[in-house]
Amino acid sequence: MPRESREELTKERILDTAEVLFAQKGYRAVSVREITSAARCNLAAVNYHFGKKENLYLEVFRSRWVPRATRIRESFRKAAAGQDSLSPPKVVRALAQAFVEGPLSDEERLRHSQLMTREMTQPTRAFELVAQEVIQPFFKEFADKLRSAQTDEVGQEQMLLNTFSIFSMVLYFNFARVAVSRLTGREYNTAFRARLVEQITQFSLQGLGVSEMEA
Amino acid sequence: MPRESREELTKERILDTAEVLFAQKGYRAVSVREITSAARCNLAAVNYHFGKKENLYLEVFRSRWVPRATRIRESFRKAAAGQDSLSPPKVVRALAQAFVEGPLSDEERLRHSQLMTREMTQPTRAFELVAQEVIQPFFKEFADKLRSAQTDEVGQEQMLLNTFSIFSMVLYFNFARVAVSRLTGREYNTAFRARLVEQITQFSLQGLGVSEMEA
DNA sequence: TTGACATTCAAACGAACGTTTGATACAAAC
DNA sequence: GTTTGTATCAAACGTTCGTTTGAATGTCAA
Repeated sequence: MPRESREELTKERILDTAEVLFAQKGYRAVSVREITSAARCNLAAVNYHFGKKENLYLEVFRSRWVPRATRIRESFRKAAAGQDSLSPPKVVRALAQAFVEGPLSDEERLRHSQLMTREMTQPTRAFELVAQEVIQPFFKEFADKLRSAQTDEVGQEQMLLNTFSIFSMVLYFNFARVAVSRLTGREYNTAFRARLVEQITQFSLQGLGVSEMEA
Repeated sequence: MPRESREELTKERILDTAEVLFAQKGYRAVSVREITSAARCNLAAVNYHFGKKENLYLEVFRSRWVPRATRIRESFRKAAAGQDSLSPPKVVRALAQAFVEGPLSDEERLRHSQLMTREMTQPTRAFELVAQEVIQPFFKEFADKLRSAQTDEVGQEQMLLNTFSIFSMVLYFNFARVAVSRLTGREYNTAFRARLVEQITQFSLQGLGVSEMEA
């Protein structure tokens, strides 16, 4: 086996398994031994490829989380741009769809929002990365699209708070999946996800003070 | 010093400091040594009073988190019952106020929602307690009050999803305080909390399809 | 005063942790 | 064929972890 591909295989395997485990259990609850044995490699591989455990955690965000967020963002951008005339219902629905039904698999979606929620409740060095490279620009893009689609004038702070309100639903319906499923008694399948998109869209549009007719 | 009060003092001190640390850093990231030295008692005290670390974590929820949730709930109940005629704006505003401006101090509020968010992203044995004794009955009470106040008929599932939407905002504006402050550029002080109550109330009322005039 | 009980304490236990080391295997360069 | 650099490996490093132990201390009833 050639040199680079061997290295890459192990390194990539570590990143993949580390992301899954970090998302499921959190940074401290996952040991380097657990990662390396799940990735079928030697214990020392983590320190060889990443220096130390903390760097691996950061690299998970850099090489896995951020690209996934970018995929979501592009999915949103395409869904919103596909329409020739931008209207608030289309922008909001595009957002909800990108997050809840978007390009990610179910496991990816859960992983993604779990990692994000962890960083929001107890920010580590990865939060800077997440905030600067993803949240802030995404918020700006969404708010801009929404503003340009709205007819009435809305202040900047009001706009930001509305964006937070919408994102809070999107995030919540993902990371609190267990609680939502338990309390609604519904499985988290395709039909329910479509229902959630509908809920987020309708609730948000009315929350924004927009008629939902044009959706 | 009398027997019971001495015991109580140490035990209570452990519970207080443990709650703060668990909320800040999470279960695994807090060591028994860290707790006992912050509580100014011997290392063995945790195992003497609670048997093991996990039991202490559960006891924090039983003796601290649940009572605090009860205080919030009573604050909501009084604010909602104080009105002789129940209207959706009053019910929703009572909820937002109970959570964001309610009986808790700022630190308590943060602790409370951090512990809750942790249990929702990665449920432990404490989640059963939280779900059964707090979330479920609170959701039911809120939904009932809202239903009785609303004129038009709303399905049960729709009602539950609306409740989730409102709670997602309430929870998010608490636990994601860091992110919200960072992105809005506003401090989390009294004025901003009042602004958040307003945001949650107005957004939710329109989301529910209710005129906000009667607030 | 004695005995029983509850609480605190310093010290130690074994296990698990993140990290380091030095040997080994292997492919490319000379 | 030898050298060089990369990747893997088993083994061990020192530290920290949760938990246990047994003695010391204090409190109340008999």
